[in-house]
Amino acid sequence: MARTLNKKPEVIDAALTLFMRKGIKATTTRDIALRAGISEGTIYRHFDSKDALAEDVFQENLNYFYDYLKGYLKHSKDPENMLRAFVEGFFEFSRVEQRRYSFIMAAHQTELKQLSRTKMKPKRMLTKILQIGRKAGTFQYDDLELTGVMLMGMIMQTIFYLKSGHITVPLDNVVEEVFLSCLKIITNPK
Amino acid sequence: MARTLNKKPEVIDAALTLFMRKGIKATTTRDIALRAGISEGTIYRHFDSKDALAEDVFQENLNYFYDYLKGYLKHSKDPENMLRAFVEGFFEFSRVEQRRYSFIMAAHQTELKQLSRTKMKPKRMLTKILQIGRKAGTFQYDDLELTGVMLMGMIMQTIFYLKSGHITVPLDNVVEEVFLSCLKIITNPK
Amino acid sequence: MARTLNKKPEVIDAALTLFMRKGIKATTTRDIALRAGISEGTIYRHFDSKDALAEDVFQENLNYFYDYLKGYLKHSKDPENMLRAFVEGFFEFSRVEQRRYSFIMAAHQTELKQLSRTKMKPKRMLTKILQIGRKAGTFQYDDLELTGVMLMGMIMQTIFYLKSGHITVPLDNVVEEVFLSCLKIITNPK
Amino acid sequence: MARTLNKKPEVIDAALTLFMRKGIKATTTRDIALRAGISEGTIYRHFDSKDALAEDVFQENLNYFYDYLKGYLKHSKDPENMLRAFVEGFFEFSRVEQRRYSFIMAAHQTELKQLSRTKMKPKRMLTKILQIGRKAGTFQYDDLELTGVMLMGMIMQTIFYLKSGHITVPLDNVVEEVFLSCLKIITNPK
DNA sequence: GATGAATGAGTTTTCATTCAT
DNA sequence: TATGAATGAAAACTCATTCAT
Repeated sequence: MARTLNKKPEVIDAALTLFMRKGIKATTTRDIALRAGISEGTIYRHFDSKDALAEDVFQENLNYFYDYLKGYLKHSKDPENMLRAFVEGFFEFSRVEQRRYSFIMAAHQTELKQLSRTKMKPKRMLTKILQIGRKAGTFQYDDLELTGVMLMGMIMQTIFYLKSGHITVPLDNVVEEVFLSCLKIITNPK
Repeated sequence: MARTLNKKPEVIDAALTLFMRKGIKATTTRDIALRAGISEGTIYRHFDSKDALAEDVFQENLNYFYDYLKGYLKHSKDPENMLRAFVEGFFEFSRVEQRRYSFIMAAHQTELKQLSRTKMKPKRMLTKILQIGRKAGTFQYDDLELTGVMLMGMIMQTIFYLKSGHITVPLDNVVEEVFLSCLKIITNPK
Repeated sequence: MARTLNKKPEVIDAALTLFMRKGIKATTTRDIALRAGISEGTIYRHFDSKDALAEDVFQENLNYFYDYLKGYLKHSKDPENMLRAFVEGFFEFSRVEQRRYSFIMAAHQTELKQLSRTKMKPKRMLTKILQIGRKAGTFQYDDLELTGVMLMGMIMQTIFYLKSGHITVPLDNVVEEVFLSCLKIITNPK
Repeated sequence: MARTLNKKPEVIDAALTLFMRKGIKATTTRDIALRAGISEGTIYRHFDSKDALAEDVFQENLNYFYDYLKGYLKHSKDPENMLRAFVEGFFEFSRVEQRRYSFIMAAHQTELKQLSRTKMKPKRMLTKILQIGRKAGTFQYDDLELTGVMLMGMIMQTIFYLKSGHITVPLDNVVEEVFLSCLKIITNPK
C-alpha cells in the first residue's frame, strides 16, 4: 500500500524530542532535520512553518495525554476513585512520558501562540469529575472553575518541583499526599 | 559636572515590558532600544549581554516582589493571619504589578538559565510561615516542602487563570476561597 | 489499449494562467501542479525544465495569436482594410484572449531567454501590410522597420493602459482612434 | 559632521546595477552585498526587505528620469518645441542612462508590486504638454489620455527595438522620425 | 505515464554583538 | 557615556528537479 516513503512521523518525533529538550524557540529546523535524518526542505513539505509544526506537535501530545488519562479513569466508578485515578494518572504520565509532559506544560504556558492555549483538555476532565462528585453529593465547593484551577495548580506545581529535585519524599507518598489535599478542599465543611 | 545621563533605568524598564509581553527569547535588543529611546549599543554599556540583562531584570523584580510581600506581612502576628496576608499579597501584587508578576512567573518557569531559578524567594517565605504555624500548633502537615509547593501551585495557577479571563468570580471572593482552601489542607485532620 | 491519459494539456493550461498572472519567475512548479491537478513530477515527463515549459507555452500562444490575426485579415483586400483588420484583430484578441495576450507581451518584453524573443510574428505581419501598402501607393514612409515599430508601440501601449483601467473612452472608439492615428502617420505628407 | 559610515548609497547603487542587469527577481541579496562590499545584514539596516529596496530604487530612478526630462524641457517655450524636447530627452536618456532606463521600464511593466506602478511621472509630463498645445490651438485631439498613451507607446517601443539592434537607421533620424509621427497625429485634420 | 515525497543548494531575513565616532 | 551603522553567523523558508514506487 504505502507506495512512497513518508517522513512526517520522523519529523514530528524529532521535533518533539528537541522541543521538549530545548524549547521551541531554541530548536532550529536544522536541528530537527538532522535528528530526523532528512533535509530541511522536507519539513516544509509536511508543515507550513515551524510554528505550524509546533502547534501540531502540541495538539498531538495533548491528545495523547488526554487518552492516557482516560485510560486511567476507565475503571473508576465513584467520584472519589475517579479523582484519585486522575491525580495518579497525572503523576504517572509526567513520570513515564517525561518528554511529552514537559513539552505540553512549557508550550501551554509560554511558547505557543495564544490560539492553541485555549482549551486544556485535561483540566476539563477534572472539572467533569468535580461536577459528577457534586451531583452525587460527595464533593462540595462553590465555584467549579475556580476549584478545578486550584487542584490543577497543586498537581502541576508539585510535579514541577518534583522534576527539579526539590522534593525528597517518595513518589507514592507525594501522590497520596496531593490526592488527600485535593479531597480536603472539596470534602470538608467550611 | 556634566550630568552624565544614565539610561540604565530606561533599558531595564523597556526590557521588563517587552520580556513580559513576548518573552525573553522573542524580544530583540532592537525592540528594547527602540522602546527605551536609546541605541542598541547603549544596552551593552550597562549589561554584558542580553541574557545578563534578563537575569538582572529578573532578580530586580523578584526582590521587588519579595519586599512587597514583606510589607504585606509586617503587621500580621499569628500564623493564620500571616498566611492570609501572604495569599492576599500575592494576588494583590499580581494585580497591581501585572508586568512584573507575569515576567517573574514566565522567567521562573521556562526562560531563564538554570542558575537563577534555584531560589524562589516568595516560596521560602511561605514555608517559613508554615514552619511557624506548625511550631505554634496551628498548622499540621507531614512534609514542609511538599506542602509549600502545593499551596504555591494553588495560588499561582489561580492567578494564571484569572489573567486569561477564565474565572468569573469576583476577585475578593477568589482570594478568600484560595486562602480557605490553603487552610483546609493544613488545619484539618486527616 | 489502456487510454494512457495525457496530462500535457492540463500542464500547459495551468502554466499559461499562472505565468500570465504572476509572471514566469514568480510561478512555481508547485503552483502549476496544484492548479493542473497533477503532481510536480508529471511536469517533467512532458518538459525538460520549467524554462522549456515557458518557452513552449510562449511559442504555442504566439502561434495561436498569429493564426487569430490571419483569420481576421483573410477577407481584407486593400492595404487600408488590412491595416484596419490588423488593429482591430489585435485589440479583439487582447480582449477575448486576455490570458494569452498578457502572457505573450510579458514574456516577450522581459521574461524569456533572449533566444525566443527574436521573431515577433505579428510584427512581421504588420510590416508585410506596410510593404503592400507602399507598393500599392497607398502608404508612404521612409523606414519600414521603424514605422512598423512605432505603430506596434501605439497599439500595444494603448492596450496596456486599457488593461490598467486608465482609459475611459469606449473600446470601439479607442480602436478607431488608434487606427486613424496609424493612418495619419503613413498617409499624410510631411 | 558625518559621524558614522553610511552604506546606504552603496546598497542602492549596487542594487540598481544588478537589478538592471538581471532583473529584480534574479538578483540576490548576496549579489548586492558582494557588489556593495558590505554584509547582507547591512541591507536590512536600511531597507525592510528586498522588495522595499527595489521599490526605493525604482522611485529614485523615476525621479531622476523625471528631473532629467524637466531639464531638457526648460528652455522650450511653444508646445511643439516642448514636444520635440520631450521626445529627444526620452531617447537621449535611454542612451546615456541605459541602466536606469532599462530598469525603470522592466520594473514598471512587470517586476514591481502593483502599488508603485500607478503613477508614471514622465507620461504625465507628456499629457501636460498636450494640454498646453491644445489650449494654444497648436494640437488637436479628442481624448487626452488616449493620445498620450499612443505617443508614449511609439516612443517606448521604438527605443525597445533600438536596444535589440533591429533598427538600422541612424539615431538622430529615428528621433526626428518619431517626433514627426507624433506631430502628424496631433496636428493633422482628420 | 503518473505520482508525490524527498532533496539540497540557495534565498531572504534576523539579531546579538562590536566598534569607530 | 552614548551612538547607530555594520557585522556575520545562523535562522527560517523556497523551489526546480530527481527518483523509487
